[in-house]
Amino acid sequence: MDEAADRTLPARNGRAARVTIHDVARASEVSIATASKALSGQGRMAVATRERVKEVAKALSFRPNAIARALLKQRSFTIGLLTDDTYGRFTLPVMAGISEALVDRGVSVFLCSVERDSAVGQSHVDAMLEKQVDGIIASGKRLDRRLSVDLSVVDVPVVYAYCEGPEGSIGFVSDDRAGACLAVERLMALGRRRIAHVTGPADFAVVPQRARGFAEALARAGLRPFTEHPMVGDWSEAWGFAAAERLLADPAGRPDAVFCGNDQIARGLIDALTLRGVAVPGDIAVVGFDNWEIFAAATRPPLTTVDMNLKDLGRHAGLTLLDLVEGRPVPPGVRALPCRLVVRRSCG
Amino acid sequence: MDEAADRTLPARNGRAARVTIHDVARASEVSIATASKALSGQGRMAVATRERVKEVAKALSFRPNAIARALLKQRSFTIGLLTDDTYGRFTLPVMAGISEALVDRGVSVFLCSVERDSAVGQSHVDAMLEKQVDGIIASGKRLDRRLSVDLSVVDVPVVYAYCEGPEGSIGFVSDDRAGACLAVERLMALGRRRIAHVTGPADFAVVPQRARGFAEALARAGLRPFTEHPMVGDWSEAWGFAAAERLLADPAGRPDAVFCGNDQIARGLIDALTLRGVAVPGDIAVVGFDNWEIFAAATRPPLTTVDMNLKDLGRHAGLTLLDLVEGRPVPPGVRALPCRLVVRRSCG
DNA sequence: TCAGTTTGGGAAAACGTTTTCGCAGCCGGT
DNA sequence: ACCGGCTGCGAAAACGTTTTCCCAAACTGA
Repeated sequence: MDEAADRTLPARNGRAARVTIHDVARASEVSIATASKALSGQGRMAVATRERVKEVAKALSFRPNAIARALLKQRSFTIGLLTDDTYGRFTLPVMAGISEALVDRGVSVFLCSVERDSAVGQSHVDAMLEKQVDGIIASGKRLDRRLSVDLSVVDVPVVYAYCEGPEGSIGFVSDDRAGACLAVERLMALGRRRIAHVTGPADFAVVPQRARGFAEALARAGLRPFTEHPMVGDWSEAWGFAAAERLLADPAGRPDAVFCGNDQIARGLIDALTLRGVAVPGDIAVVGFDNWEIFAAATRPPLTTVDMNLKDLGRHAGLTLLDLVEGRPVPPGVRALPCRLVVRRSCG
Repeated sequence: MDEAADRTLPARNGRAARVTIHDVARASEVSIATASKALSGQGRMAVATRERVKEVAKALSFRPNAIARALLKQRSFTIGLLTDDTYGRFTLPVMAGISEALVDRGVSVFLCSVERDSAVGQSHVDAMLEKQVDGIIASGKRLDRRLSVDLSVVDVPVVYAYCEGPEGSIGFVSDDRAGACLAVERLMALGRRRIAHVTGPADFAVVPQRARGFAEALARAGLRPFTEHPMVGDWSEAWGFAAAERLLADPAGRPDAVFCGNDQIARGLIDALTLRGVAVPGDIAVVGFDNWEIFAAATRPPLTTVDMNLKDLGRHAGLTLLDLVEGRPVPPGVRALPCRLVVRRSCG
């Protein structure tokens, strides 16, 4: 054991040489085969031997080299995460979920942002493949847009999380239609009947989805939307503000609730209502969508809103990729995962 | 060549077997040694041979196995990025900078969020070390806080980016004092003389730093702050709003400019001023800090603010880590990198 | 023709693991 | 005494590279 202990000869330009399983074997006076089996719990051997090896390994603070193992097993326990969401609003929770699901399986995650330039994106993908990632997760900021790189030809499994994938791929998205139902049902349960929908640009896939959930929930209750069509604008506070003024100016009367397409719109809308002396939720209840804390928790009153469970979505994507990597069959198609209503005070 | 071309026998549970340098060598009718040298540009050989090997490699779409190379060279071309900034406000730009600086050097980045629980953080670090990262960058959401994991004992180089490190370590932070000077100098250049400072909690290191820059810039111009001490509150819009009302209520008169400790405060302050009929920037000019686009671009008028150049900070951290990894000497200490004033309309 | 030099290319070791196979030694049963 | 089976452990191959020699063959000059 002392023989190995003083083997801290400098190497690797100044840093201590790594301690390998050879060192452990030598110090335990067994072969490397036995050392390996002792540490991995495989193989037959005297329990005394196994314990001795384990103790020596700990004493030397042996850390197995995952690179060597990866080379042998053809499996790197590493995946790549691609995203075009520089801002991180959507990708970060997804990433957290992936990471959480995979870390205790020993899988690490390479993160790359691909932006719009597909050349640098492709070089990122190449780097990942050279590093022998076991699989790739593609993620984005819009679930109706593809990434700028083509992943259909890579020879490792790919899953798409909050991002459009090619035909026949495996994807996870949030079920925005059902999420919208949740919101509207809540409003109706609180006795609201004249419910308006103020939302974002119609070319975002989520806009018709949320609108459909809104319409369906109302229809099931035998109600009609307050305005015949959802009021579409952009995703800004300014639009929410303007929409509120339009609603208040309507001679046909006021809604008693508004379901907003996202939290920024809700924020602007609430600001406008408050400014006009309309009580929220007293006169008009408001529900948002996204649960973007920085907005939802800062509005007065705090905003009831739909959370897309992005972390959960990430967990599912991670576990599914693992299934694929380990050869378990996964049917193709995109799964819509449920949203969750976060109740705060803006809905009464 | 056909001999190798039909060697696409299935392996790796269903997926095509990887093409290795052996395949390239066989198809080019050279040894693997020659193939390696041909592809890497090393060694002497007939130019015809080199070209032939290269063409065959391209035809087979050969991708060198970075794992094998890493094992041999004792260098994985991989680094770990640790962060406790789940929200990503600070880490994401830093990450983008790191990535940008390192990708064309062939270095990939493992991202891990460590949160507060140091046990899972430690397991992340262990996973990284087992995967033989060449170095680690620690990053956070507050430059006066340490990460929950101890990196002083790991045997790879570590640099700290927007995060406190142990004594004698290498770190990068933004020069908030100088950034504050920039802001105040701008206001003075525009003729403002009665400048107030509304900022966040004093236990954030950035608060005294920004306050010092504020005070110094004024002193250099022979001016005195509008209030004797900076007005401290929390980092919220609500505090900005309240501060505005306090300033307007002051019988001693109004300031003609306010330098805010962050963009949220600025946002609330502008809202309050506008509500009171005070023109921004006509009556009172406002400058923020952070350049958090979602706030800075959404205020009316758009907010002039100090950008911390976090992406640049990330680039520096990445390149410095690379220096360390490759054995180039780097003096210890923390470097304060300059901020940049982003001029929009709120300062006139 | 011969010695010396250059040129083109290959054999083999090395990196740190895991795993298969086999070999001693021992025990129990006949 | 001999055979079969079990136990404990080790030798060696394998993963895909890079790099260090080394060796032929070709060429050079006299």
